[in-house]
Amino acid sequence: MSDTQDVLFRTLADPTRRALFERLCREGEKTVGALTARAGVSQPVVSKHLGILKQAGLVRDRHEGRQTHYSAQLGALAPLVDWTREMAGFWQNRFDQLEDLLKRMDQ
Amino acid sequence: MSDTQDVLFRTLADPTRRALFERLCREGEKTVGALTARAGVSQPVVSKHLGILKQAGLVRDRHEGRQTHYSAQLGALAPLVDWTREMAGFWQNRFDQLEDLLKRMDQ
DNA sequence: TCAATCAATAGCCAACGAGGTATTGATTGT
DNA sequence: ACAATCAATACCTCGTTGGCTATTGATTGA
Repeated sequence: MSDTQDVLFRTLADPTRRALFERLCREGEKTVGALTARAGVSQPVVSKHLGILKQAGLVRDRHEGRQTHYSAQLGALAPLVDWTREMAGFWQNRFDQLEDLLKRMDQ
Repeated sequence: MSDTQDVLFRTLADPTRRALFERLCREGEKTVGALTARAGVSQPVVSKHLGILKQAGLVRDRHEGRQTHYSAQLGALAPLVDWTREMAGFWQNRFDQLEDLLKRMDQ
């Protein structure tokens, strides 16, 4: 239900956008032009995706003259990690309960 | 680029679908009827979402008479966990490189 | 056997979103 | 001052998809 998770999932669901984020994680700060060169889509589309990534908190931008440098903000992935941990936790609890039940049945 | 991650992100991007998966994680196995009762959408929609979750490997179904029981398959989240770890790893490496660079500059 | 219930499928529609091109704004270099 | 470059915005189009209702198939109970 938490809205931050929703934003993250929706933002990372698009392959082009996720690829951009991955490149920024792998290769560090890059300009829009550099990203566009290998993105497979036009520059305006890249800018749009970067804008969405920025809104989601997944990237930062830094202006230097007429070019804009983008970099990954890895901390923004925390809610996603938390979510998976939470799901795993629920599963674990239910598994423990089952284990307890089986133990009690065993006696 | 790995396609399994793509399927997971796309599947979990929808709030209704993610809510269904969350309920199955929290509360364990449930019938379609039970899920529909609190899903806020119609039964056919729930069935459709469950079908998509099943295709993604996130849930299993078990038929019992005229009702179908669904349960979460938590292992299917592994690629997602791997992906976040990978992204974190890239970031860490680049941070280490920066650290090294700063150390060398310091001498 | 017939009615009722449960889940899945079919068919439809409206909204969203990712892509494109054209343009604007801003900065650099000549 | 002017041309060129870089990134963002505006605007449009088309495909995808999430929602609905109606229906079908299957199973249970009377």
